[in-house]
Amino acid sequence: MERYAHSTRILVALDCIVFGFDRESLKLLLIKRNFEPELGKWSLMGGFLETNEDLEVAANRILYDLTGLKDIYFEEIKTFGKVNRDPVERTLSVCFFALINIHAHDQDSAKAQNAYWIDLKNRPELIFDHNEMVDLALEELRYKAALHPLGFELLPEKFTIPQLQKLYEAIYDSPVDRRNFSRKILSTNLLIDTGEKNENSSTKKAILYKLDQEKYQKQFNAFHYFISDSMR
Amino acid sequence: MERYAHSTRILVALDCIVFGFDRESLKLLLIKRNFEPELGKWSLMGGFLETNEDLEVAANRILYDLTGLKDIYFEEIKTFGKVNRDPVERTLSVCFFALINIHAHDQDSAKAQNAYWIDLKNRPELIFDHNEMVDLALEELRYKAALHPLGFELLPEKFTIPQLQKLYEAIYDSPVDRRNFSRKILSTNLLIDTGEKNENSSTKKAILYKLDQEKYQKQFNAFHYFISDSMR
DNA sequence: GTAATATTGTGTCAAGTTTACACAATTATA
DNA sequence: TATAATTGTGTAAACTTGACACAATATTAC
Repeated sequence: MERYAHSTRILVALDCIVFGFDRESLKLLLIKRNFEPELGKWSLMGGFLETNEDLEVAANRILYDLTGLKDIYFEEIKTFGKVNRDPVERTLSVCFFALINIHAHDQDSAKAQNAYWIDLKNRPELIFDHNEMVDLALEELRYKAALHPLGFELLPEKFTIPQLQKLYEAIYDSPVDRRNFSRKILSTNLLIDTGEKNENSSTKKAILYKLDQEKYQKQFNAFHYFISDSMR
Repeated sequence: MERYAHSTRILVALDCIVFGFDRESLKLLLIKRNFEPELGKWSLMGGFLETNEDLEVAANRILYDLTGLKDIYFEEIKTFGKVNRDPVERTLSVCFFALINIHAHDQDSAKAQNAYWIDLKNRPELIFDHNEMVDLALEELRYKAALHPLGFELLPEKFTIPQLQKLYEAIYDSPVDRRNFSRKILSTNLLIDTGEKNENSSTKKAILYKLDQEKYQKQFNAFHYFISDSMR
């Protein structure tokens, strides 16, 4: 095909913020770089967009290389495009965050990338503008998790309400009232009682629930308009 | 500086969805293309990212060329990156939407770009994936306007509550209860009574309000968490 | 075996918000 | 001066949220 006469072609990268939750705290999957540039430093997982690859396909490829998982939940958050954000060469970075079940991914894939789970509260300095990316991703996660039931993406298939509560407490870094939380979650009707109980618990065993996948898909985008129902 | 050995450099464009409101309906500022490719067809306003230009600077430049305005409210919504989205040559498009006061922009700038205000309800077919971009922008506008007081960006400096209501009715394409709307808007304390009345009105003249800019800036990101206050 | 401890599930009630309406005031026009 | 259109404010029932109490279950210590 013909080309545009006009303008400069530049390198395009993708960087991903991978969140996990280990029943206690929110974690990031970060790369201890064993390659140049910035060898030895910490960074996000990333990669370059290939010539004949859709942007979305590239995101899936990069997540697969890191975790061995397909169909991961992710969303684009922003494209970072300051001229000097990468000192080697101008590179645009399309940045997205992903939520995975921390126990379900492939350990060997992570090892091959030299990736480690790091507690969000102990995160090291990252290269380039990656710190800014993580800040934005956390903000977006908090924003979306407040409006959509996306916390489930971070939990195993079966989970208890107290576990879900701990997750929300980790996301917002603040305590939650157990009784009101339980009432609110159950009122969404998104949880199905599996009939099983959490055998790991040391005292009273909590009910294990699973997500009602069908309702989850349908209700995902039902959120509170400023213009509430009765006004319309 | 050195370059990365690795990968392919590609063209990066920006496309913007400019919303306006003319007291009745929501409008888009669209380009009747008098240049190739797709001459004669309708498209969004766009442009290429220049070599030594930050992405954000490019967005401001493109908006300025179209409207003659600086400091326009805009937000990035997504980067479109299908391989064949532009048949001329692979081009990534960083897409964003902007909100402007339809009466405050420079007519000559719009004319120079061959841009016209088109009612959202009569929008023509657009080139490439621009239809998809508009759909997404409208979705984002509805999402954000429900949670943040950003409708004001579309109104003149002084406006009445009935005008604001008409705007929300246009955004959500559904009627709103006048009395509940008024109460809800006033309870935000974002409006300052100017003491003036709308002289254009044919019957009872409504109070002209202006935005409390300071509160607006502060409250912009105060939104309803799923985890509501008392839980934290 | 029983008591103590930790954790989970459910309940209650006051305060606040939303919803669905009604009525009075203002202004141009007939 | 009456009529019609529009704007501003009010109210009561229904519903949701916030703050807190108590009972049930399971492990561990004695």
